[in-house]
Order: sequence, then C-alpha cells, then structure tokens
Amino acid sequence: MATLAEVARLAGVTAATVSNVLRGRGKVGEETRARVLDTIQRVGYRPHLMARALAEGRPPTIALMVTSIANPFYPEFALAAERAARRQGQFLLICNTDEDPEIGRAYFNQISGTLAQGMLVMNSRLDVASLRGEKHAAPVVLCMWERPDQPPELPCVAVDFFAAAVLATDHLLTLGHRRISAIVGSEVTGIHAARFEGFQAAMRTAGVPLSDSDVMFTVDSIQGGYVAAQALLRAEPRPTAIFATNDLPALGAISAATDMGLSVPRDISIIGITDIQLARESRPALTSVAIPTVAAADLAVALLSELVLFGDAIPNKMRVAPPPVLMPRDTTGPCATRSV
Amino acid sequence: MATLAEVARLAGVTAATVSNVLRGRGKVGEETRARVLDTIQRVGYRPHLMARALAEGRPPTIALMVTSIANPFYPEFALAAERAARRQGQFLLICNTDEDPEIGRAYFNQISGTLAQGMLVMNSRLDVASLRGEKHAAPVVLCMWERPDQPPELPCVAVDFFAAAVLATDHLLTLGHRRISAIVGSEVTGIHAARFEGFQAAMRTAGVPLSDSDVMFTVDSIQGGYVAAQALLRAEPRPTAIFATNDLPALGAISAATDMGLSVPRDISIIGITDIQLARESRPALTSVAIPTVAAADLAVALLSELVLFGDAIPNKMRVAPPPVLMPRDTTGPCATRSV
DNA sequence: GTGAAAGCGCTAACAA
DNA sequence: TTGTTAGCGCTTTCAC
Repeated sequence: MATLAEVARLAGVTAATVSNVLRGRGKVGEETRARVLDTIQRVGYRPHLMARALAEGRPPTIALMVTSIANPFYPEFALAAERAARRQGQFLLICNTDEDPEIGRAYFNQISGTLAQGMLVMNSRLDVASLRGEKHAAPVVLCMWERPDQPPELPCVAVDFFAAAVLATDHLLTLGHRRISAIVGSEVTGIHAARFEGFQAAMRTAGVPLSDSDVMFTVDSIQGGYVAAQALLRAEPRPTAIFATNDLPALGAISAATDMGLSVPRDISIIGITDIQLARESRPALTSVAIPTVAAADLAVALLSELVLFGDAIPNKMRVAPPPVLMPRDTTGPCATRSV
Repeated sequence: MATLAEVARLAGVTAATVSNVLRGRGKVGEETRARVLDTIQRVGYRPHLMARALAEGRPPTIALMVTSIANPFYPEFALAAERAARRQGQFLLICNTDEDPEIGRAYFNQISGTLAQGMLVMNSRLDVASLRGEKHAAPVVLCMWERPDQPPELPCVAVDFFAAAVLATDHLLTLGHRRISAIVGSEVTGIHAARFEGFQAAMRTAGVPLSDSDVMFTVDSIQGGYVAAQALLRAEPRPTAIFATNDLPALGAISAATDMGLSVPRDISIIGITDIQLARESRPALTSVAIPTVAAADLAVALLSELVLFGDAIPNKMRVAPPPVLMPRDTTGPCATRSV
C-alpha cells in the first residue's frame, strides 16, 4: 500500500505538503496541490488511519458497550449511533459484555483511550456501578439514563422514562380502564424503576387503587411478559388493561392473552414502552410510548465528542432527549366492562 | 496515561524489556520481570493499541459490514462474530451501509487495512458485485454465501440454504401437505434464490405440481410476509401450508392467517428459515429450519484470520458451515384436508 | 509556499 | 538477560 512518503516522492514534494493537501491545512500552491492530488489518485493512496491516530493522539473510533447487541433494542440504538459517528468521520466499535462485568472492565481497560476515543455505555446498573469512581482514560457517556431529574455522576443522555410511563398509563386511564396491571421488566430497583414509579404516580393521581398483586416483576423478554401476563390474567376480577415497562414483555402479554382466548384489545388492552421496530411490525400492532432512540444516540455521540475535545470542563454533562411520544395502535381500546 | 517508556524508566530498564515482559517474548530475568510487572501495576500502565498496531503493522480490529445492524438477523450474527473476535483478542467494528453501495465503498476504502485487518461482509448481491475484481488492501470474507456448490470469487463461509429449503419443504410434505405456497423474501434472482430453488426441487421430487400463482416474491420483512400471505391465502382452493424463505415473512404470514380467521397450524401450516430468536420466542412459536449462525460466524472470523496471516495463498477459501437443522414448533401440523 | 525535523507509543531485530 | 537502534505512517511546529 502506498504511503504518504511515496506519494510525496512521486509528486516531488515533501510529506508535509502532501499532508497539508490532504487536510486542507496550511498554504499549498495551486499547481502543487493539483500534482499531489493527481499522484494520490494515480497510486491509489489511502491514509493509514492507525498512523494518523497515533500522530493525532486520538483514534477515529468510539465504542458502544452493551450487554448483547442481539437484545432487540440495542441494534436500533447502535444503528443510530453508528450513523451519528459516521457523520463525524468516526467508526463504531461494538462491545458485548455478555452480562459479565469482567468482560466490561476488560473492554474498558483495553480500548478506552487507546483504540476508542470514548465510550458509549448503555445504562445498565452493573456498568454504572463499576464505572463510578473509576479514573477514566477516555470519556464515558451513559446512554438512556432513566431519570433526568437525578443526574448520575457520569456524563449521560437522559430519557424521561417516568414521563413515558405516565403517558402510557394515562392513555389506559383515558380509555376508561381502572383495573390495570403492570409488568415490570426488571427487579424492583432495577433499570425499569423509573417507569414503574411513573405508572404508580399516574395511578395515584387518578385515584385508582393498586395492590401488590397487580404487579409482576419479571425479565425483560417476550417470555417474561408471557408468563407474567398469564399470572396477572388469572386474577379475579380480571384486569382490563396491562401496562408493561417495555415492548418485549408487552408482546409476550399479547400472546398470553390470545392463548387464554382473550381478544386484544376487546377483552384486554396492552401497552408497552420504547416502540421498537417489532412493536410496529407485529400483529396486532402494539400501542407503545416511543422513546427518542435516534435523538438520544445523536446526543450521546455529540456529547462524547465534546468531552473528547474539551475534557471534563464542559458545564452541563447531562443531555436530555426529547420527550417520549404515545403511539396508539391496535392493542389498546376503550374499556368494555366499564359500560356494563 | 502512562507509557511504556515511563514504566521502563521507573523500573530501571529499557522499553524493550518492558515490551518483552508484556508479551512473554524473549528472555527476561525473574527479578526484572517482577519489578516491571510491579511498576506496571503501580502506574496503571495499559498498552496503547494504536501504537502497537502501527508497530506490528496490523490493527487488532476486524470489521463487519452489513446493510443495517438493526435488521433482525444481523445482530445475532454480529454477536457471534464479536465473541469469536474477542476470543482472539480482536475487536469488532460495525459498518452499516444503509443499503447504499457508496457508503459500503467508503467504508472499505477508509478502514480496510488501516483500521481493520480484514472485513466480514454479509452476503448481499450489491456488495459482492462491487467487491469482485477490486484489488483489496485487506482480506474479505463473504458471510452466509448461499451456495456451497458454487464458490464465489472471494473467500467465503457458505451455508447450504438450498438444503435448508428442502428440509423445510419435506417437513411440510411429510405432514401430508400438497397445496403448498411459497413466500420468497427477495426478487427472483435475489439473495433467496437458492432457497426458492430448494423449495422447487423438493416439490418436484415429491411430484407435487407448482404454479406461478403459488409463489409470491416480496421484501424480507414481517410486513412483506403479511401482504404476500394475504394474497396467497385468498387462492381457491386455499393452500394448506406456506413455505417462507425467511422467518420474518413467515411471522407475517402467521399474522395474516390469524387475521383472516384461520388457525395456525390447524387450517394452515407455516414454516420459515433461519430460526432467529424471535421465531423461538413469539407465539405460536415458529417452526423453522435453523441456520448455524454461531458456527458460521466462528468460521468466518477464523478464515479471516488465516487470510490475514497467510495471505491469499491458503488453498481452500470456502468454509462450509454445518448443515441446517429442522426445528419443529407450533406452526406446522398434519394436513387436515387430506383426510377429507 | 514548501521543506526539515521531531515525535506519537510501541515492536523487533541485533548487539552487547 | 538486557540495551540499542530503527522504524511503523502520519502530523505538526518552525525555518527557509
């Protein structure tokens, strides 16, 4: 592969000049520039990104750390992050921690600052806990922080999941539902805590009582939602609506209801949060509260860049993504039993 | 951040020695090694991967080029590829081409050989066409090549999709189905051609006639399958089974059938190919032919490494992944009308 | 405008 | 066993 030096030699100039031409820095004579450009074309020169990174003291890469890129929501975020990175001439490294904090740390130690100029970390309690207090070689941005009102110690992009849950719950309440059960896709104090609190708050505000048996904590998956919904739907009297803290459990709840011979939304309304692609595409299309995934990714990449350029000195280390938006679809409808 | 030189100075040795300690090369005195190790610990030294890459002439990264990481199958492959890469101390770069060949080329030109030591390219006609005949700076491996019997001009990992389709079709035939329609998730000569041929071959072998109206070509998505199935199911007499070249259209077909008041699998059996996570998790669980995703990813990463190390000289540039496996689940059952 | 020179942090012969 | 010496390919002052 042709190098800068070669191009310089062939063009009868010095490496510095070629470099200047390449990046439009410094003054270069029109004729010289043309000759250099021509030579570059001719030999098919391409700058060596690693060498450039070494010289510039900063790699053209940012890393995205997730538990598993195969988890349904992450690819959508990753896609948006990659596009945002690409727009700035950066490349995206994917780091799957496989739920193993050791792997997360290893990734961090290896690439932070040496292969990636910064790290985007998906908001998982594990990661946050292990990152907090660490002295970092390169900036970190927590993505999808769930509480804009409670900034973490690390830079972050916050999405108001509390508001999302309120939006979802109010939608159900507006439709006349009063017996509303909830499926929470994490343990009590887990990552969906803000959403659960939003649900509780909305119910409280509406003056609708809520008992412990109306809530199931489970894993954030279709299966988890399926099982939880089965339990919830066996209650007497049966709930007329189910609020799920995420789309996957909501999707599972639909299956559970259908399998029990219930019609969605006639017998039971179901709503989720996030609005993943699958929510839109599956039948019946899931009513959900859309999280601004793309905007959050953009903000995250931008914030990371700022941190890289200006260091920890920047004033506001939390960016708040646009508010969630209700996406009414086919799984929610007016409460039937109400008119009874 | 501490550098090798600093560590060397503090440990009272030279950089070469520290380097040797770090990589277990050369002979280093026990005492010296201990002192160096200690210093490394003390100052929290971490090797600079970019610098190392420059010196070694090869970056510790491989790139995965896909049209969009958010396409349901890719994340599963990407996860497997990342794990395989990680096992060899490599990092995975994600490149979304967004279906745009220009972006694909740009990625290629920029990072091939300079930021990534090799490229994994998902088998899309576009990419293959544009890569063929190019002089490459770094090795390329085509992933998920669909015809083990027709090796491409580039190194590749092949998965026998023809066999997968035969497996799926035979499953339907064995269940007694004769009126079988097909949903092909690509244009006629597209990426699913081998699967469609497998379907045709199996039908022919079984002596079951097939007319043009029994086949719909559509896009590889739930929606695509939904629409195609609607058309197919309106035929008289109605098919008793649908073969889809991919899981997503198969999932869409289930919804279409259900929406038309048909019961799956009582009224209509549906089978897909790939066995994506969603196929297992959605209800009813989709019968599918599992593609060896993990094995293919492992083979791809291994082949790429070989190409990087030994160049184009290696004898066999095609690796064939293990055969597909039928995964009978809840969407296929015996043909009811047969006993009529 | 263009060139010379000094690195960026690390590896890899080859000496000692 | 350890040190010396060259780079890897590029950027970036600072002279000319």
